[in-house]
Amino acid sequence: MKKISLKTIANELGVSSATVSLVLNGKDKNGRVSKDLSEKILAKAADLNYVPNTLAKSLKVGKSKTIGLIIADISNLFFGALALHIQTFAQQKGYTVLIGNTNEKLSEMEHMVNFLLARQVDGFIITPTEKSDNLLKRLNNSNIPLVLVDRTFPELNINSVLINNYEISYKSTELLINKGCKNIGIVTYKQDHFHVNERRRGAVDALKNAGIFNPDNVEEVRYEYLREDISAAIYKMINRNPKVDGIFFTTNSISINGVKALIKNDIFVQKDIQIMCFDENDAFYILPYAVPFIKQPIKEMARTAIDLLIAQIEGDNKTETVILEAELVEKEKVVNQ
Amino acid sequence: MKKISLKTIANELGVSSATVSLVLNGKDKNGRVSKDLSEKILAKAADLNYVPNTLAKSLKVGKSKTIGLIIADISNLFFGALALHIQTFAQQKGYTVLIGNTNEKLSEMEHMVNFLLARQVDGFIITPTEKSDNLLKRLNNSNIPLVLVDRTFPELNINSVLINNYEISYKSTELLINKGCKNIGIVTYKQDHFHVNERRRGAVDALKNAGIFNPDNVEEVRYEYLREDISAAIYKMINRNPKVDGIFFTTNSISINGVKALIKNDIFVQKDIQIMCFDENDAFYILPYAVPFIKQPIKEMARTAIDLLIAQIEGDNKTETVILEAELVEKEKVVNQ
DNA sequence: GAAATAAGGTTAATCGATTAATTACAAATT
DNA sequence: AATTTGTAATTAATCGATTAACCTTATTTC
Repeated sequence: MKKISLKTIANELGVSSATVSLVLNGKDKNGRVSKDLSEKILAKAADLNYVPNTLAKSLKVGKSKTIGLIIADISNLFFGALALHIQTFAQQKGYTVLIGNTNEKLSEMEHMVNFLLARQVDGFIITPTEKSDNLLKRLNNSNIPLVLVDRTFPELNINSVLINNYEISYKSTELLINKGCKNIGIVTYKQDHFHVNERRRGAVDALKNAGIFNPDNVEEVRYEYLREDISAAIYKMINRNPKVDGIFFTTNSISINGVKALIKNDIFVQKDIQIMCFDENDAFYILPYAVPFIKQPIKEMARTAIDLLIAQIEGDNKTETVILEAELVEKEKVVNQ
Repeated sequence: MKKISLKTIANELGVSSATVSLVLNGKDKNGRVSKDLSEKILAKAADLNYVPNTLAKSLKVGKSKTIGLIIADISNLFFGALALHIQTFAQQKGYTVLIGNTNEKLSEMEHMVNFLLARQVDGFIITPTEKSDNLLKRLNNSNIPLVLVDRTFPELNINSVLINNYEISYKSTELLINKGCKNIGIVTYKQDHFHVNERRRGAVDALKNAGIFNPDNVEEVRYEYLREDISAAIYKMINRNPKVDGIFFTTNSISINGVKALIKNDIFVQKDIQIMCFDENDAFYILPYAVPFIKQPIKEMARTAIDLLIAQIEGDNKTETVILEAELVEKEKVVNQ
């Protein structure tokens, strides 16, 4: 069972493969191919179960209609949802998405970039790792369409889709303050990510403006040792004097692990300690108490990123940074058990 | 800034592109290319930042070193983790993974198959949708390497990686029985999936053997109306007479939505009603009570699927069905609040 | 009736990389 | 001296599809 190519069809019908190509691409109007032959070709293609070779086409036309998506870790709920939506929108516009994971490592990001370049992607959507600014600068200088999502390097002037990290974090921290917390902790990454830093800055500013900021209450954890570091951070916070009575978590992975750690330490969440989490999690809906969280407009982020990227691919060359608004969700306590 | 090809390097050095190709592929031993020239070529390639065109290579050699992964929905935790591990193992073996979502729709699965075939994937890993047996049969007959994961069509004789759905479900249901439940419900899909049916069969058999099976306690929900149907199912179960005192959920999405519905209805989970869930969920770790669940060996499933597939791609042609063992996790109550 | 236009095709180059077959020497072997 | 072997490179066909340019023949137009 050998592969069916344009030539196979052409030969069986005794015509040239050029004609077959024209018909199969719908370019047989304006008297290029007779109605009669068109139909014969279409029928034969269907009959033979012809599947075009996209590789050959891409090679010839110099566009692959493929987008490289580079994210940290596809099994993370945030990135998984982002990837799903990006794929859906891309598909609607006729593009395929190749997904690469970096695991937050620069070397893996570098590898994925080269790998995807070799596969002739027409553009990139990237959630860049720490210290990837040089790599991004190189990419950007080579003029390949590029959009950053979730994170950015402001000094680099690359298209970016972000949320209002500072503002939403400020506002969310205010909520904790308004609930009466006097000694609020922040758990954030040690890593240097613009978006995480903005969240931290927002929280810190809210505390400062309320006159209750205490630098000792900021705990930094490492991505590679998330569980251990968060456990330690929580332990410190609850054994400090005075004990922390509110915590702002700056990312989804920190949030969920933070909550786990609190519970492990027999802390009565939302009673002993008020918390504020980043990103939605199924878990928050089944806890016996309300967990307020910051909900990112993932679908909109995906749509905007795809729109920006495809505009670039199709020739637009202005640089844009789109800031979408995250939402503070304070759902009521679901049950009383 | 035009693209750098083999020819660019060849021209700049005044040699043929064949020589450059040999060197860049490490085929310059056995006196094919002089050490001197080899080094010059390597240096020039690095200097020009040469990135090979994988499309051209694939076209020529007839292999794309690409695997098509077709799953239901990448934002689902189970599939997300599966995809991540499949990608990792594939990459280790030099393969790229193209991911497609079906949203459990046959038409979308059909589309993804053709789409990936057009992109010349060397093989498929698929979690097939309902009623996709004909499509799979066609694929299998066309001799393209193919491995099913999570689900299968036993009558089709296609390589499959599964878990011991029947046994683990039987055993898990026994646990509910041993806990003293006398009136156990099952919430499962209306859809006709072999793996889900096996789970259901396992649970039913356990109940029958204990002499407490009641067909009225089996509720079927639709994938497209999961929330609504589960709400309704739970409502029925808790208002039935006698009220259900234990529930077996057959998939992860059913489990998490089932728990949500229970809590919404003010049911004291693990007190009023014992439950048994499929698949791990962060949520289970932060609930104030122990939720036993069935943990699938996702990483092993991924590894096995990749191994089977690559064996096929490389010429092996025996058909195998690998059954991995799922684990019943009964973690102790984490906290007492 | 000559020139222009339209209809319905085909030819052949091309995208970038691979590789079997070939060439051209130089050195070694008989 | 003739032949074989080894080293170092090139030539040219090929993968499958696209498309500008070209070629026929038939039909209009002036």
